[in-house]
Amino acid sequence: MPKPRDEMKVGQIYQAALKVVLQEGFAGLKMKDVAQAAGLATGTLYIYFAHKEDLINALFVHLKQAKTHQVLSTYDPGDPFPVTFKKLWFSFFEISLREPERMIFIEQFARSPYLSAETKAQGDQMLKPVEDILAWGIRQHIIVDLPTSLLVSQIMGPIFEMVKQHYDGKLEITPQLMENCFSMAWNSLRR
Amino acid sequence: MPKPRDEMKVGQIYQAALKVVLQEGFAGLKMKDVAQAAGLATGTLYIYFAHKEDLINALFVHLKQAKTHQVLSTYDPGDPFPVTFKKLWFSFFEISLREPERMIFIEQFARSPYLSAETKAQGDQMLKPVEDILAWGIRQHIIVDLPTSLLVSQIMGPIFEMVKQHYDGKLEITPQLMENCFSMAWNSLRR
Amino acid sequence: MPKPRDEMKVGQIYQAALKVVLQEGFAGLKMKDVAQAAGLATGTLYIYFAHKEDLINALFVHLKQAKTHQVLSTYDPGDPFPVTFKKLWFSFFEISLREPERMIFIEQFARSPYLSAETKAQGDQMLKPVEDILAWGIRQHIIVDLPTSLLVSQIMGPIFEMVKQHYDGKLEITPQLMENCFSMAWNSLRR
Amino acid sequence: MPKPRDEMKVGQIYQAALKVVLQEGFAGLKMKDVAQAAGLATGTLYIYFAHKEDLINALFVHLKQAKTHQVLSTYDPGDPFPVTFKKLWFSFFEISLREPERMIFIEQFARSPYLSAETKAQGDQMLKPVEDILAWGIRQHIIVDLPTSLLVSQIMGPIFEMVKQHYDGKLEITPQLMENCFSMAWNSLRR
DNA sequence: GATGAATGAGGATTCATTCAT
DNA sequence: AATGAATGAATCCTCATTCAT
Repeated sequence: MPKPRDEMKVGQIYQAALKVVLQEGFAGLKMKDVAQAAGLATGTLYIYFAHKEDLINALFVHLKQAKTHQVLSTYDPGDPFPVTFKKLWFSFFEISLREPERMIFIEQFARSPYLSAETKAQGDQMLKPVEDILAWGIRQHIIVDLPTSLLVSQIMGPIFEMVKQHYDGKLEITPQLMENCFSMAWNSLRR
Repeated sequence: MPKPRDEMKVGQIYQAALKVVLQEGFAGLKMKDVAQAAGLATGTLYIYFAHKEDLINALFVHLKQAKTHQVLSTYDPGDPFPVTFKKLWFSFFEISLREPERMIFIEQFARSPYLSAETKAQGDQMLKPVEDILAWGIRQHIIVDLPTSLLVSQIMGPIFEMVKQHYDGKLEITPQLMENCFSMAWNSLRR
Repeated sequence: MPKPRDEMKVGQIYQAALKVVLQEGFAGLKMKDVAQAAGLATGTLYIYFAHKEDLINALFVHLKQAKTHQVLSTYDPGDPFPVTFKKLWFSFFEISLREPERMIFIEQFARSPYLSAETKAQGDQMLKPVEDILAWGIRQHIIVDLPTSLLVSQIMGPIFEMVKQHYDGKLEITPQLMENCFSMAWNSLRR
Repeated sequence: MPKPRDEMKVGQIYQAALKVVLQEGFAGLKMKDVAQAAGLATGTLYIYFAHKEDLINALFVHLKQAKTHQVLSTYDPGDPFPVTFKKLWFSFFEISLREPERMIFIEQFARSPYLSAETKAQGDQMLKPVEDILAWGIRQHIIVDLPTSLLVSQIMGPIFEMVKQHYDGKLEITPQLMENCFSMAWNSLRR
């Protein structure tokens, strides 16, 4: 039953589901709670999603898509590579920092048994534009010539960790610190 | 429930639990399965652990401890800082790569609702020696002067991501690649 | 869990629960059996009652209330005290005798660990009208001037014991015997 | 396995079991707790008693016997009936009042599914002397000529109820009150 | 489409009893 | 005899899913 009419209601459900996950944790996600948070009856969820798994997968795709979209919105093809890189790096960091729960959800989810093969593929798909941009930097001999997926790990890994530390209240992130981190990222990739 | 003697049995249970988690996923961890995998009756688990939560937390601590121990076993206080850093970096990478499941379990777990505050504290505690070593590098003006917890993120983040990619079959990791990655790590940190 | 409408179903459950208690004994009350006896699924019970304890407490209140109601239904404020007393005494005896299981359940329950403080209070509350009537008799100098709660004990105690003996098949209760017992009760109380 | 050697240990077990019942309630009687309270291992209980049921039944008989013994110890065949009656009545009341838990245990137990037929018979047996004494009173035309078992109900019923009320803190029992109660009892029985 | 009461399989936990030491 | 770790059947309760209204 993929996407009947009411797109609005689907949005409500996504919002409710995310809220519940953030409150109750991931394992504690109950359909009833989601319905309640969305102001709907339990049965109604099953009109929009065939299963709990379905709902979660859809939510995952939705969130990842939204995030990717936000991050890439700063991308201007006219910019030279280093500018593009810096813009995207900050954009990704800031967005992750602003909604750490969303980031954490996405990460947790990517390793959960709920994640279907199809969803996984869709998720990976979204990195494509980023990898293309990195490939462009490689072609210009600006950054190291290594598999782009590896470079993605290099870039995202530290950001994930920092955001989590920040979320846990163990690290205060100042503009100065962000600049320092960017330097580190850049130093690790530049040729 | 003060843990009785039989450390052997506790070991069996840990092993069984990890096996089950890896097979069935994290949410699908059933006490019965753990017992079965350990060749014990369900009730027996409750002799050694008060709760499922207890068992999982203990497993977490156990695995993290074991890993930390392994990693630090390569540490020789006589080595100069750069040698120490390289040894530990490789050690951590290799060990994570050799048992990616353990690493993934630890990471997943660190964000699960099962994780108790106490366990979390214990887990954080274990990073102390690593942070001390980094502080030493900072004092010698070899690496950048930033909070050590941040440096830990910088180092571990990419490794986590790479190991996961490797585990997912998306990245083949060769000795050459490892050297490249190490260079990136070093370039990002060195002064 | 605010009890939903369907009073009918609640009634079914009460009936089923009492039936099970009488068949299986008190300690042997299993939710599954109750559900089965009520023609419902186990889970359904939990729609109407939060816990087993809840169900039992509610059943207790329900039975005690029903019984009190029945007994007091013979009460006519126009009657002089001795008539009232005799009517109520016989009413209580006969009703207890007619449904000894209910009486036994109530008594057993009143001493069980399941009984919550609140339920206990509710149960005690129901004796109020009876105590009021006894107080009336005291004011008229017809019966002895002792605490009404004590008088209640004097009246109910023997009835409880007799009904239990009857239930155990150790005592046949004839109309003649009842009259004799009433005389004894009256003789013990009258001034 | 009725009564092997160590009579002392059996006593310990009885004491422990009663203690646990009084603390944890009747349904909450766990063999492990009894063993612990007795300073023994779980398995040891099974040397002295075949089953939990066995243990409880034996405890019941033990308590009832002890109580009966205590009550009857005031009995002097040389006394005239009214004196005997009064002595026994007070003796029973006082003893019940002094150890209400024991009394409650006995009462609860008498209606529990644990009670075996044999135990029940034994319990009833113990009332024999009391019934004999009442029969004596009947023969002398001092008290009403009704079945002795009925008279027992008349006598014990109010006492049970009063002790329970006292135990629940709802009734303070003074010597004066006891006298009043005795008068009531006597008035109800005497011819 | 929307509802939410009903379902019942599934899982955590308990505890009487056993048995190797 | 004494021990107490081990057993596993038994039971409470949850929650994804269905379906009559």
